[in-house]
Amino acid sequence: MASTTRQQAAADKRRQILDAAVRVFARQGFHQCRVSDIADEAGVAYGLVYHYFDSKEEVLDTLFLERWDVLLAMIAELDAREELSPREKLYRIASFIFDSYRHDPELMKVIIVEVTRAANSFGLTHLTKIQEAYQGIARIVERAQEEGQFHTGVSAEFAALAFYGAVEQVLTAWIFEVLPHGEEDFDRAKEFVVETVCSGLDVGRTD
Amino acid sequence: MASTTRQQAAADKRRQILDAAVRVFARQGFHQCRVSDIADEAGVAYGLVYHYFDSKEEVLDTLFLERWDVLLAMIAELDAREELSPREKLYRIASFIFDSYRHDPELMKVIIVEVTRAANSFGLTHLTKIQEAYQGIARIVERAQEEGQFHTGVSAEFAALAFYGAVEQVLTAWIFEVLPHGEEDFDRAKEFVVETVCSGLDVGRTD
Amino acid sequence: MASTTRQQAAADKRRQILDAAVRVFARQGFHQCRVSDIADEAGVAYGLVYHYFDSKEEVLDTLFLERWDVLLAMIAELDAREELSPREKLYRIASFIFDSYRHDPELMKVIIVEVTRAANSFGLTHLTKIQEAYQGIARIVERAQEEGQFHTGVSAEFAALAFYGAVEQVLTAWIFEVLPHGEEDFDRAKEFVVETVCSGLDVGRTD
Amino acid sequence: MASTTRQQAAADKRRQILDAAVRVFARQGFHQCRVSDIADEAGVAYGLVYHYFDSKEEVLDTLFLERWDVLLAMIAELDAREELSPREKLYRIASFIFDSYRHDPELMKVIIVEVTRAANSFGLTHLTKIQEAYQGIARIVERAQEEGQFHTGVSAEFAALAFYGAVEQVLTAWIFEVLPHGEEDFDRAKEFVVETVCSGLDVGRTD
DNA sequence: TATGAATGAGCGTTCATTCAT
DNA sequence: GATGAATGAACGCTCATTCAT
Repeated sequence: MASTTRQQAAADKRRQILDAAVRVFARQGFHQCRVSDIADEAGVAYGLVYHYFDSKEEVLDTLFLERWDVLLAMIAELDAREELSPREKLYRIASFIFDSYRHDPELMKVIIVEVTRAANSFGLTHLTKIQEAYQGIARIVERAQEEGQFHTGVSAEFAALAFYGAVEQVLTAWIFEVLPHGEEDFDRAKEFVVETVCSGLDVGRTD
Repeated sequence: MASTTRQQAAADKRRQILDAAVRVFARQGFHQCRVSDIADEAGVAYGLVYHYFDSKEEVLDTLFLERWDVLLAMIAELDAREELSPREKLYRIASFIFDSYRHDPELMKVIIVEVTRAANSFGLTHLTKIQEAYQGIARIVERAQEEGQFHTGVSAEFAALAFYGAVEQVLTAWIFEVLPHGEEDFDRAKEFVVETVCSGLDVGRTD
Repeated sequence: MASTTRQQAAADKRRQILDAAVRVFARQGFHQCRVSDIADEAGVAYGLVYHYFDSKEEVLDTLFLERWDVLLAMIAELDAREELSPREKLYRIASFIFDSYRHDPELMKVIIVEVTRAANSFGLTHLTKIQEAYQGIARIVERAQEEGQFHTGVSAEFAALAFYGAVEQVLTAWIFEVLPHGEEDFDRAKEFVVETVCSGLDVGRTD
Repeated sequence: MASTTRQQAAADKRRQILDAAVRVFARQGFHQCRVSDIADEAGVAYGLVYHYFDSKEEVLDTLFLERWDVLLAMIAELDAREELSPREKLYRIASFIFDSYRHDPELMKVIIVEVTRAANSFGLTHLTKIQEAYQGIARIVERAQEEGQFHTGVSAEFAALAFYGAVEQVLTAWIFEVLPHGEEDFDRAKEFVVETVCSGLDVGRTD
């Protein structure tokens, strides 16, 4: 029992550090902050960060993987849901990502800015994980093509990149306040991205 | 005449340094390389880099702006071409960007990786310039909506982000060799991105 | 207790660095030495200097202020001692300064050479502190004039400068070994400077 | 004739550079300015500074020696003037120095700040020259002692240091605007310094 | 578990000086 | 004489990481 409590306390400290890291990374950027900034924000001595993590990088890796794995699981699960239309599936992926930002904008900012867009550093480290998302989306598109719901004029792989690229670009625009992001904008964005990718901008089909 | 030659020689050295910087930035990344790496690659003395540029950052800024301004001019010019369909305009923008990569993949890698995707550093520095591209594209979409060629179910601003995001995501995939990029892939990509954004993935309209 | 020991050890290291800096600054001069010279002399790692001080400049500032504040306190205290003649007060100031040199010639060399005479760098930084000394001396002269012990043919402000200038010039001469500085010279210098400033060089009065 | 003119033009350029250097050294300090600052101020290409001078240091050396040699000659000449009282001789030395400042405050600032007070750099380089001034003054005092005009309670060498120290301290105070320096202050200072050193501050003798 | 003192490699930048023209 | 491009050595400071307590 005492042991359990102690383990719990340790887990709490670890969580405390991770949460502080999100705030610091979001505010200053990974490279612009020092390990001591994270420790200060968490209210712990900075040697403790090294007790729970091997390095500053591992802190970011942890934050990224915790969240990204949820996304991957969600995409995989969607892929299996035969009753949903492909449009609905893409809508749910966009929803998941945009809602993640709505609920924890700092964490998503860190993931996007410091990992998925950081092509020369963490983007490279986590390339495989990031690709898994593209591949999951591509599988959904591919299946839709096989079932005749999406045409085959565009390769599934490519379509996945376009879809994900559109989503990430919108997130980036929010992060840097280039695009307004009030409550209603989140839901509008979901519609827009799916509308664009599924129906296109041309007149005719969607009216 | 002697003066002209001297000036020419100086301009050449400056160009030599810029070209070397492209190679070094592409190979090692901006933050991972030292100024001496650039000087070595250019075959000039360390200090000469500082004779022509105020800082390492200014070297990157110069590379980015040289190329980005061509893109902006090109978008502005397209916007005015009334005889072109919006689809054709978007096609030409994608062409310009993809061909830029085809002709100078190292430079485009630097611009994408170190500037437009580097949200926390140079992406922020050049935010305004980058936005100008989005705005130029948005103007094209807006005009197409006004003229009834694009439907108004998606805001022009948003459509521009989606289009640019798709393009950049494809470039990033090439840069990191996540997507094959033989000669034929470049032209296919142009078609795909325009097809996706203009006609959508749904069956029906485009067949 | 353990904590006290740790704090003590830290304070010792800080002192070690300050003491080493005195030797290095005295030997090589502030600008001619590198931070690594200080660290080497102190037998600590390079970075530790920056753990205790923000910059190389702060090391010198600390050395200067530590000692100069003692001088200022001493002058202020003398000013209040009504039973002492002004000549005695000036004698004690000269004594204090010359004895400081006798007991720690390296520290005084650093203070004089790198701060009070370094008119373009640290002398400017610490101008106010240095002036406080002049003003303290001037107050002593002024009081002596008010009480009829010093004549008013010379302004107190000016007299203070002349007195301090004479003292500093003698110190400088010692520092550069332009003037002999055996044990007996220190006491002789005290007499001389006070004799010169109080009685003057003219024959008549002092015989 | 043409040759003379050409030599003259060259001499003018050299002078132009020296005069510019005075302004730049006075404004920014020797170490805080670049050779190109001097060239810019003189309106010449900065390679030209190296045509006329071997180094940046030589420029300062030249400025110092040009003026200091006049001072030394003047002191030597005074020493021989048997008809003048020692007080009058000291007065003339103080006059010469203070008037030098009155007529060319920038040059004197450079000489005092960058050379005579710069104990660790140029003060050391020119130590012998600077000492010659002390020795010249000391010779005047010594002669006055031998002739019974000054008492022997203070060594001549020491008296010279005290006198020169007082003069330099007053100059320094003017340079850094610690002491007012209107036109009337220059003449008052001459009186004060001689009064202090010759008659002393004590009441009695001078009234 | 928790602390923070201690370590030291790494790099951008400055600028006096040289030299080809 | 005059120019300014070219050279390259030198150094203060940062900060991730280690480790004794």
